[in-house]
Amino acid sequence: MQKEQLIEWLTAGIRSAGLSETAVPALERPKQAEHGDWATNIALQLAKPLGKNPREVAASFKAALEAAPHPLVSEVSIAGPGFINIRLKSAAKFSVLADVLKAGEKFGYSDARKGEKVLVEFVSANPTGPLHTGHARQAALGDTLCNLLETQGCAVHREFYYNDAGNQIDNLTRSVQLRAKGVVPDGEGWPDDGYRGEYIVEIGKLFLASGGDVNDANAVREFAVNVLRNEQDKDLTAFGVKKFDCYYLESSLYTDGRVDKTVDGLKTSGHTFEQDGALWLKTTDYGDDKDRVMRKAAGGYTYFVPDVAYHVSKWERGFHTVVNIQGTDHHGTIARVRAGLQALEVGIPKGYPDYLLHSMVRVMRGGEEVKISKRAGSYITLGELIEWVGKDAVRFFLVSRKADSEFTFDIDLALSQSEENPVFYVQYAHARICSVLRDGGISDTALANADLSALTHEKAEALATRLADFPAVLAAAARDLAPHVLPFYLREVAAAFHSYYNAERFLVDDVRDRTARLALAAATAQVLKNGLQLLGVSAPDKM
RNA sequence: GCGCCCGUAGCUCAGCUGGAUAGAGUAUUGGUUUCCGAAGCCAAGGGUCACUGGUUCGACUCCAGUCGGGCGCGCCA
Repeated sequence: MQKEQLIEWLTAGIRSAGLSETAVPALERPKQAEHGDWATNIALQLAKPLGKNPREVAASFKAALEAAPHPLVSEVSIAGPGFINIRLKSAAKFSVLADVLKAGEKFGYSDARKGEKVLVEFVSANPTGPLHTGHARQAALGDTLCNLLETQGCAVHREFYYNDAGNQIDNLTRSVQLRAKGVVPDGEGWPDDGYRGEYIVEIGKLFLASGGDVNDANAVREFAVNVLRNEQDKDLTAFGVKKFDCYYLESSLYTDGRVDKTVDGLKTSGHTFEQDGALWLKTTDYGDDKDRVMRKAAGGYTYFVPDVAYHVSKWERGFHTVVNIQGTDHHGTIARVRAGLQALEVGIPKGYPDYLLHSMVRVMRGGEEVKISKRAGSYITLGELIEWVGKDAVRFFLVSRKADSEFTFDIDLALSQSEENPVFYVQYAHARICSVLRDGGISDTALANADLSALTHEKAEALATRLADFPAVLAAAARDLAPHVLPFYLREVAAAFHSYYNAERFLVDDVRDRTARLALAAATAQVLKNGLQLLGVSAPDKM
């Protein structure tokens, strides 16, 4: 890639100028386009250890660079306190178009992390109710993150963990039984933490219609879990989330002996102790703020034991990069799980696993917060969100915020002002290009052979420069677990395109000009499409 | 009380391992089409980056404290 080439060249310049034997310059896009195509602040950073004025360092660096000119570079200049600005030759900026057209839907992909096994766990909703907006955010983030990791060559495994062993399922069963018998919430025998949503009634009706016996708790449980699992899957499919590779059941950790094995391992490593009739793990040895109970005095393990056992399973299945996507309300468990894994002393690294935490989603409508969903009882569901504003807008919106920042989803904004909606803006750019290409009636081979030197407009240069950033954007988003950069990037590409569109016409008489411009358009459409696909958002040909 | 996260334009949010004049969208105002999609483009106004101190040649960014908000702090999951 061009950027790496330039960094090599700059590094050589640093060496030959005798400024440093080890420093590697960081190359970034200047905020102001007038400053050039690339900039580095390496002279500022080297000035201090050298005890020299930054501008002086920059001057000798510049001289070294000019002594061995780079074929892509047209100009090197010093600016401000000692920045080195680099300007590329025009041809260097447009060469990316040929790359895009050649690579097609694989443009932006890399094999930098080829073969790296990565497990991403997300959604992991218990089968006790419909998916809510928090799950929606998780599904959008998780699916996109998986896609991003795949662009880097990772072998990605999507996993959904669910609790089918705890008392929440018993609670669900009891709630369905009572509702089926006509008991209303808070009626006779209704448990304090019973599930109150309308869906409980629906499940009860379905169960009765199937001819089941309400008093058969096992039958009710199985039926209810099935209905809810199916419904969750349906919502996820409607949301465009790729199929999970594995649904991991908590109960299996008990039946296959992993829980017992984990307890034994922790005892053997000597970090457990008995107190008040319970078995504890000294998680404070590993940075937790208090020790945790493993086995209750009344018998049975706390949820945290299977959690640790589960992560041992991830490790033993060969996933040394693991990302758990969870709500920030679970952040307290991070230290615990990590501590448990450390206490086992089986060589699992300290920071394992990684977490991508997201905060909850507030839904606004008509200027006030929507909290009540009739169907779910308390929270807004994923299904309702999709119904209100459509899959594309929901996915784009939910991913386009930093995961840990609180997010207010304004239904009215996503709906009534759909023309100003960023997702439509990006999709519109794509559709507009498709329209131009249709009118242009040009073949792929003609585009591939376009004489790109016909492109001269500065807005065309700006657009091509943006397109060239795509691979780096994907790599950074995957590395930093930051899917939100992708929607921002796509918006910029769309803006650069619209701006160029208004500056120069595509369908001109001169064949050489027309072909080159259409090649630029086609490459832009390709990048937009590739990016939208990673977000799970459609790229319509017309709208 | 303790821990984690957050506080940037009226509103919703970006700001990469500290760097050049803090950016988008939206809202407001003004332009823009006999010609490829005006769901567009061009421009203007709008900021003590919560506050205070510190480190640094340089701080929205790092550190400490204060204020304000969210979430945790169970022998629930």
